[in-house]
Amino acid sequence: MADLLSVAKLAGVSRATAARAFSSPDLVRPATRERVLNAAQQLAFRPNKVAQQLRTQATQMIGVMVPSLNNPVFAEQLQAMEVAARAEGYSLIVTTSEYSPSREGDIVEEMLRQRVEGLVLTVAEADNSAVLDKLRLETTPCLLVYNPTGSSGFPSVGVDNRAASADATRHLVALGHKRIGMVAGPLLQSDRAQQRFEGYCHAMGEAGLTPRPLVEMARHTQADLASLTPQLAGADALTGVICTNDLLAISLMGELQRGGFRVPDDLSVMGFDGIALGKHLYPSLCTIEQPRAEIGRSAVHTLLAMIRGECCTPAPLPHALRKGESAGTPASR
Amino acid sequence: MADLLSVAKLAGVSRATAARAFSSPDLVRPATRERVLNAAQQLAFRPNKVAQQLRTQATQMIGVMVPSLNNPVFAEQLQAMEVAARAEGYSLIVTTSEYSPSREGDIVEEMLRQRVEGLVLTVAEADNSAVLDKLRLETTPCLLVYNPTGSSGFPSVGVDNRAASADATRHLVALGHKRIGMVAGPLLQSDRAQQRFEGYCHAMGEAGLTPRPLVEMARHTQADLASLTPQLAGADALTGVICTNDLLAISLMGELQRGGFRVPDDLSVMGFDGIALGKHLYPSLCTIEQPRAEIGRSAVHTLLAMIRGECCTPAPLPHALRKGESAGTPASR
DNA sequence: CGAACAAATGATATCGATCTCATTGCATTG
DNA sequence: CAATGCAATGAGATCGATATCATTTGTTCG
Repeated sequence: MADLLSVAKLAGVSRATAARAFSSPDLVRPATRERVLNAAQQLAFRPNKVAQQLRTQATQMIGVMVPSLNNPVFAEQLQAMEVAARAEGYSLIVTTSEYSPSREGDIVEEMLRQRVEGLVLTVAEADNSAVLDKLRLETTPCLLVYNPTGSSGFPSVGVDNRAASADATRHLVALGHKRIGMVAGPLLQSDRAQQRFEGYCHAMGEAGLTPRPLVEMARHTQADLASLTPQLAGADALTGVICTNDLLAISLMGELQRGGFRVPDDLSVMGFDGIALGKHLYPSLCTIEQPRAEIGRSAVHTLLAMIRGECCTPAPLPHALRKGESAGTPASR
Repeated sequence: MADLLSVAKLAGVSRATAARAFSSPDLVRPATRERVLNAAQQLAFRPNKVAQQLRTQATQMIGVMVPSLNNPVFAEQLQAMEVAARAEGYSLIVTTSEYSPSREGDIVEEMLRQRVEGLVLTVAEADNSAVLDKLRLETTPCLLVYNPTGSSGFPSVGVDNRAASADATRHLVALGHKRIGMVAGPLLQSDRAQQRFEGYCHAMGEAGLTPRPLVEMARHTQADLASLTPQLAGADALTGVICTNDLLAISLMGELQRGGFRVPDDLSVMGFDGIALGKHLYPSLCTIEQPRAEIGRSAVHTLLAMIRGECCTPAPLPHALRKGESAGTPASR
């Protein structure tokens, strides 16, 4: 591929001038600029970003790590990030950790070698994360997403999990439910799960109800009915459950219905995340909507501000209750 | 950040030796290597990939462009690509085109400047694409995904859309359906949509049935019932429909049920793609499963082969019919 | 013990751009 | 017309690594 030097030669100028014709066109006389551009055209010249990056010490690249792209909540966030980053002239290097701490470490190391200008991460446990410990010693700006701003010391973009979860609980309470449970994936100890559980407990207490222990599912995105069945029979059978993410809720609804339960008549189901698809299901998913696109955009803009050296602590973004057919009034019993 | 030269100085060796301590450790005496590694440790040295890339003319980066990450079929493919690429030491630059030709052009240009070693693209129309026309003149290897291997001249990874669509149709036929329609998003003219429609027509003919005209929805991932309603009443009302993607099918099922239709009793619905979620719905989605993860992996490995200069034309990957509760026997009428 | 050869290391050019500083060109002005 | 100043251009260093080739060191063997 033709380089700037050959363009300069063909145009009969020095390579400094050729460079200027591209990066600061107003510094070269229009006639010369024209010659350079023509030469570039003829040689099919295309600026080499790698060289630019090395020389200017600015890669215009952001490193992104999410747990998995199989969960639409991350994919939808990423979609928004990509658009926002491109609009600012930045590219995204995208990686997935699958919640594995060792993968998290490798990935971040690799991105630092690549000299990304900043990192946007969603880690398993922000308060107890080897990779964050390491990043604390680095100068590369780092921003968390979905991880609560806790003791980690890193700024974080996301909703107030506790408040959101409390709102979900209150919604079921308002519908008349008294026996409400919470269903979570593996990683019960994760910061998000903890906070959401706390919000649930808080709202239950507020209503004079007794919170139940978390029901743990084996997988993040797929509910198995058997784990829940014991809670669905007897005098204090649940009438409503809140799942810690939408995929869990959706698959739980499927399992329930396939098992002969009606949603919401036998059991009201709520999700958490607000993935787009939930709206179109039948019954439509009642859930807490995290502003996924806004989270993605905000992550990019906050990180760029950090890169520019502005010190900023993003405020939690607003969540919203999305009412849906999957949560109704409990059967009178 | 410390560079190799300072490490070399601290270790008391030339920078060539310092470099060798990392890239070809067996070329330096163990004792020297140790000194270099110690020095690197002390200075918190981290190799600069940008410099490596410039010098070796190998970025180990793959450029990926998909229409949107809001559709799980692309997100799931990407997830697999990321894992496969990382395993081979490659990173992914991820972009979304939103099916916009001008964005497609900008994105690809940007990636070429970044000197990605290869491109994996899913374009709107492979047979009539400005960006592909441009890429034909370039030497950067380029691989299509989901776009059929057509006259575009680029190798492509994906399933045989025509055959898959025919299989879907045959499934409904086998269940006893005679009045079967097909529902698509906008971009009726897109290569995929065309092929899927052809497969449908073929299978209909094969069964002695008359294909209906494609029903076009305004959006790619959200069905509106109104567009279909006219086909659902009267003597020749449809008893089954095939949607050109799963999101369309899922939202159509929701709309149908919300509109008082039962699925599959009043109308059998099939999807196309096989996104993971479909299995867990109720009724579970009957669909054509594209091996999304396998497509992603295969795309990476095929592209790497192309980068190595091996000429290869990937064979279509096998699709599978995933039976589901959304397709049943038609009500006798 | 010195020759011959392999192993280890060093010196220097290079990848492709940009930056700094020096120089040239040209117009303005006293 | 020479002096001044700014606009335009050029020369060369630089970013941080690797590749090539030369040189030194060490080992083996006649």
